[in-house]
Amino acid sequence: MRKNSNIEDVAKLAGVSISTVSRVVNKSSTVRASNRICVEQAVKKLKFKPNLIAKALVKGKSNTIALVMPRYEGIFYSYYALEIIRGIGTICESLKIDLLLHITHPNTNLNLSNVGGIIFAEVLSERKQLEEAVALNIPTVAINNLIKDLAVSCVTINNKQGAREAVDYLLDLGHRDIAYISGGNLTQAAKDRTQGYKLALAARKIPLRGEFMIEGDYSRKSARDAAEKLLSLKNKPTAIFVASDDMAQEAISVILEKGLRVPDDMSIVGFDDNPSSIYGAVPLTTIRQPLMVMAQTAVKELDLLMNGEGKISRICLPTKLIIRDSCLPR
Amino acid sequence: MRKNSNIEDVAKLAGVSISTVSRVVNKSSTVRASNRICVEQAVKKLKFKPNLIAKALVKGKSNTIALVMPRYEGIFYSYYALEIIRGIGTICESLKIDLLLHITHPNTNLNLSNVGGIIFAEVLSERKQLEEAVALNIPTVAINNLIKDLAVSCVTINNKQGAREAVDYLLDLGHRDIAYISGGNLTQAAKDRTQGYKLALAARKIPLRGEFMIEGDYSRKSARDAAEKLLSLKNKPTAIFVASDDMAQEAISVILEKGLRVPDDMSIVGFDDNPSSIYGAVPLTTIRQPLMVMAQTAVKELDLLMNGEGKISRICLPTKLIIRDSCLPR
DNA sequence: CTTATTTTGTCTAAAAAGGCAGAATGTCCT
DNA sequence: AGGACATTCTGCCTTTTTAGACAAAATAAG
Repeated sequence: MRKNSNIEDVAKLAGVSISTVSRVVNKSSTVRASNRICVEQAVKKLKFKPNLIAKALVKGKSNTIALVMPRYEGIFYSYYALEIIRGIGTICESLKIDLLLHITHPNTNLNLSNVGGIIFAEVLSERKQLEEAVALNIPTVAINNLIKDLAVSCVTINNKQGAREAVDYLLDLGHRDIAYISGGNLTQAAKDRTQGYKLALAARKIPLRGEFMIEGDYSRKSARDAAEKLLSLKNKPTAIFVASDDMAQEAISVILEKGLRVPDDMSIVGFDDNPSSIYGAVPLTTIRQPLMVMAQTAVKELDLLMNGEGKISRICLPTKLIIRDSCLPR
Repeated sequence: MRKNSNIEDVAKLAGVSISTVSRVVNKSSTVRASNRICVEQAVKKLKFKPNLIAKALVKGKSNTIALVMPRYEGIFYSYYALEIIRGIGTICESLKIDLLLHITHPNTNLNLSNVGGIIFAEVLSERKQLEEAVALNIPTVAINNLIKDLAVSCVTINNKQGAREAVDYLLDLGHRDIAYISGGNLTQAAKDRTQGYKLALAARKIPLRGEFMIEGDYSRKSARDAAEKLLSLKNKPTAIFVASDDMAQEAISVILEKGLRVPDDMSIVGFDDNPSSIYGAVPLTTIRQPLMVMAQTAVKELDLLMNGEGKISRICLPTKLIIRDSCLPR
């Protein structure tokens, strides 16, 4: 078991003190050129890499952030959650931040003592972990949840407004019987979208119909069941707003299987702008949310907090209605 | 900024030495009952949690493992990759192992110096990271790649055999014109499945047809394109083996959209046993791979290696043909 | 009271960073 | 050129937190 070389080995080989090596490696203050070259050569020769554990111990903080995600299937497998993981993962790699992944039940205790910051990808109704992080004074960012009562930075989109835009679009096309397949009520985002749907109808004084509002959970299965339920109604809707593109695609499949046409017989609007929505059987009209930007913003805000340079911020990024081929005027 | 209490604070409050506190916390040797109680109370009162960074430094190894995944979209969003992440994440949580996630380009340098072990979820053809891990003597487990030339434990399924079973099933049903939608050639698993397809046909002396073998990349889009290509052939196949359930579901959608029936006009076999395959338009016949068991096994093997108790092992878990409704005899 | 056993505390090690003092070099003036 | 002073470098030592070897103290047994 070959031991990694440490800073002392480098110092000996270069004929300087440990401090000087540290200074060269961390570019912290000026070192005479000749010494710097010596040290750099020694570093290269010994393949020296600073021990991040020791570094973290001395500095009193680590360069590690934790990403906390709920483990529920529907949510975890949504394009949204995955793109957030992938986005944050990619950005952390380029910023040389270590990313600890906690896929967890929301009221489990996390061991947060060796983490420099935390991103909550979804804060569910049990906020125990979030509150604990704040109590421990760990810089924290929440994605897609506006947390007003805690010292937590938030990166959100306006889900309510986005949903409303989707439904308004259908209304403007003349639809009045607009159904809704929701993302459940575990996440704030899902709840906000439901709110947006209700508000849009209310603004035009269209009464809500219970049989038009079906609860999904972001899984394809739930969307299939929901779509079948809607299609079996005596008074079918003429349009459906679906809380995610994945679910919208599944709904379209169901409709096509029943021999109906999209958008001729049924208009559909999704939410996400999942890249595969461009290519499916019917290119999907949807609400785009800038997931990569959200991930990037979250990591950047957290980085600022961790370096003591930032303060709690609430950032709301814009959504956009993307019109493709899944809607037709009524 | 309240500082976390450290072991010294506990020692003072309990009126004992640091060592005694350490002994109580780590249950390492006998401590007089009265003292143990004192210490336990002090721990509770001060909410003492051992600083894992210091612990890792002293012990010379951390309780952290890294999960390395390629960032390519098709692979990353496959049910397979996700279930592996979720499985490993869940198991690490219950074993109190910290999970570092590296979503990375396969020839990027990883900083592995503060990691106790590594799991490679997919080893692509560039094996740089894998070789580096081995060179640094870091315990390593590869999932779904049989690495014979390096000291790496492997947890695999027999992809070749599984694929062969799928195609044999179609052959036994009387099909002779069997097409294949692959998962590309970035992963060993995908390549092995292609091998299995070829072997099954070769065993029955059925010549391979180039136009029947279409390369996908685990994305739904690629499956849609592939299915459309197959359906536009003059001599259509009577059955398709698809390298993942996600892609198989998309292929079924395409077939139904064209007004053909599954399984009446086209038999389909998938690979994965993705839970949503039970519920789609046509419950899917598929090859089940035990993803949760794979994840668990990988973590357990790694844990053994990290504790010096295990040795390099090659574990192959069984697949199983699950017959549902997407195939009919020819 | 001696020997054996249990329990406890002291001290060092682990790796790197940074304050501080001192060494080396440079600048300026006479 | 030589001395006074400033500036730039450098090394020593301490700090961070915990684990564990070892020796010392306390207790138990005979």
